[in-house]
Amino acid sequence: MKSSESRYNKCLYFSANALARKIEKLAIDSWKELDLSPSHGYLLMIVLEEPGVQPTAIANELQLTPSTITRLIEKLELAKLVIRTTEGKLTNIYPTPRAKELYPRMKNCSANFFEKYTAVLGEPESNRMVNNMNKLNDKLP
Amino acid sequence: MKSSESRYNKCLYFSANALARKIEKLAIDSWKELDLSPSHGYLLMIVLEEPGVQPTAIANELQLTPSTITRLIEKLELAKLVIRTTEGKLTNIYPTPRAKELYPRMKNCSANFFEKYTAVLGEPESNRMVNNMNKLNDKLP
DNA sequence: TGCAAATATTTGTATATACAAATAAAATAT
DNA sequence: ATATTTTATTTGTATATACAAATATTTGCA
Repeated sequence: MKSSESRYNKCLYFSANALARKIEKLAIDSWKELDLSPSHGYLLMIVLEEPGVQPTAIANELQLTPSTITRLIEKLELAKLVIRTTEGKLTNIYPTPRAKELYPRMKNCSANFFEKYTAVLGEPESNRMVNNMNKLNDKLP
Repeated sequence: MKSSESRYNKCLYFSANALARKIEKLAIDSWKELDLSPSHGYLLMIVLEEPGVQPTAIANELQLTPSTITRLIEKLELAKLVIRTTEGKLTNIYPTPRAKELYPRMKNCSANFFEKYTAVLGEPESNRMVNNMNKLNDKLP
């Protein structure tokens, strides 16, 4: 059954969740070749573009909580893709050489993901959609 | 930082996830008075409206996997809100009297949730949004 | 200067969901 | 009539994320 035919098509709750899950799958697919989840991938791109960036800044950028960022970084550290230095209450995250080597391929994954969903929706509709979602995100508490 | 200002505002991935989480929170809030998660709540409403409905049908309607439905039903059974009868490979789910008593309040929760987000977005924008999401959901693989 | 409040990060724990495999039954084809 | 395939459900396990509390540090004020 298409979701627009569902009895609950009026309910944003399931629409939003189902959409997020589908998009998640597309993204996972795009990042698979680097053995990174999309969250790990985008986090690592931030670190590459802004070496020394702090967890709280990353959390704001990715719209995830600081504790989630800690968990993501732990895994990237294990994979020798970032290192963490702590002085005082602040932590800085730096990319390793290994991560720097991967950067071009990461940009590729990111681009592939974009292409995957714009192929389905067309570029104008895709952009409109993302803009609407961001607007909604900003308005919701 | 508002999400529309994020460096990754072009990326549907985080927008979709962040939005789903915010909407989830609104929904949790709306259902809290009945001690039900939104998923449990909506599942139970389906069972009330269609006694004897089978897990696979529920899964389609809620856009969740059958295994998730099993887990949700287990909990509702524990709370004495549904009973499960199995004959052959089929399972039927029925509401208990206790669930029937709660039905009016459940409809209230559902309505409250709708009001919460339309209050933020306005009704026309809300409807447009849900329609877009459903369209997108149908188009994505 | 010393204490209170604010800030940054991490840790313990809980939740919702999915995937893959297991089980069981029904439908179909030979 | 039997063997194969398909369908329905459940179970074992893994994942991403959040919340609340713990820890540590810094800032601002009296």
